[in-house]
Amino acid sequence: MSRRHPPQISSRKEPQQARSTELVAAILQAALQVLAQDGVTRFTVARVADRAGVSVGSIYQYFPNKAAILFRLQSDEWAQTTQMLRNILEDVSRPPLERLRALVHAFVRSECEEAQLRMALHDAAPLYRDALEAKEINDQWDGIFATFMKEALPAASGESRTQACDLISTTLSAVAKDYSGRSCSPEEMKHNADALADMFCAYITELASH
Amino acid sequence: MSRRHPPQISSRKEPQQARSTELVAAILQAALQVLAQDGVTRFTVARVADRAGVSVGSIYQYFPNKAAILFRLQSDEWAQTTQMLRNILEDVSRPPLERLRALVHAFVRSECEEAQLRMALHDAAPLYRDALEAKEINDQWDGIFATFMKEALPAASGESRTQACDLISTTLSAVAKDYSGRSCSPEEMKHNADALADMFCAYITELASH
DNA sequence: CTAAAATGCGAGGTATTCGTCGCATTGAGT
DNA sequence: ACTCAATGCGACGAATACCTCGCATTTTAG
Repeated sequence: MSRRHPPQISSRKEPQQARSTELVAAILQAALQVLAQDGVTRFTVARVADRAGVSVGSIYQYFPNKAAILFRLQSDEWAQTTQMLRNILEDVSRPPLERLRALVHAFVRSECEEAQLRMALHDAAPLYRDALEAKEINDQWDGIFATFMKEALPAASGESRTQACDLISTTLSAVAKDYSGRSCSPEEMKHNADALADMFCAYITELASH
Repeated sequence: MSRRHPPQISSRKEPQQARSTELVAAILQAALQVLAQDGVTRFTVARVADRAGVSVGSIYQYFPNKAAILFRLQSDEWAQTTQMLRNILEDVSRPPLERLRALVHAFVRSECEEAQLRMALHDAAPLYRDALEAKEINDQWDGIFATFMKEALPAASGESRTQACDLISTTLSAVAKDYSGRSCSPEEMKHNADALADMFCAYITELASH
């Protein structure tokens, strides 16, 4: 049972001067481009260095290995998405189900724009999934969603609410991931998102009516 | 824009004698084991050959490249699952929604048993996804599901039924895939499957009541 | 039995890739 | 201006993987 190895994801050194900060930014941007254009299998540090106009050695000053670059990409990307979704969910001026629908649309749209990149990012998961740092990434998101569900389903028991919360958040991210693998016209995308939101609403309504 | 390359997935030569048939079977079985134990990143032809007790050259007599082995694995696996699900859906003696629930349970269970293997199989997708042969793999499944939905939602318009059909089949496979990535106790697994089925039923019921 | 076809073998060529190391360059502090 | 730390460089060592090729062995057919 020899499994995967590289639990070395944290950055090797923090940039201290201005020029190194820019260098890291350049690396990340180049990495994004390489990933989107060439896919994970073609994603190599040499290519990233080339694209960024820096040397291989410079990359390894701030990233312990290739997986760390990919993890950083995913991590940043995910922080960004989380923030966007939080803004939608916490806007208490709108009724819960409307917010949920808006959230589904936003999430699906964000996965389908730059679909190539999103897919490649998902493909990269096996390279860092086993690292410890990667496991705690979903927790804050679950937290946000849980508070929302408490508001949307005030009457439900804790047990069944937790269940629903988990189901919806899982479904949303899994299905959106799947959508990023297709070539969706914006029109289809909206239809799909609407159907998905319909399903969530039907489920929640049904739960609430007990 | 240099993208991925290997559109060479069909088998190089069909085994004709008995011994070669067994050899191919041994290769596939070994490949399954290597994939489950070592993951995609450790999946190499040399390891497969070793495990199967055959030589590398023999493998390349029947598979044009590594991706072809993985594709074959996925393909066989999928044919098997499809058959199982078809049997459930076509059992007209039970009411549609009950069949749907049974189907969800069966699918989720099958993804969670041998979770390691399932996850590795999903991880392998990037290696053959671009090949043409891989694109037509979902069609028959969509067909089966479409006839089922026609029975479950006889009143709905073709448009919205197609939509629902696509949504449910997508959601099911995407969520089940996600479940295979967790360490699920059989108990949790059942709860999750039940919640998922509840959601589908709520959605379909809601659609039917229009 | 014999010849031809099918099958099996595994060492090695070719190609990549990761990640390091010693040295050059740049910036900061005094 | 001078020194030292921070930063940047890119050739290179080491590892590994894919896949081929010529030859050995087994099976089939006549």
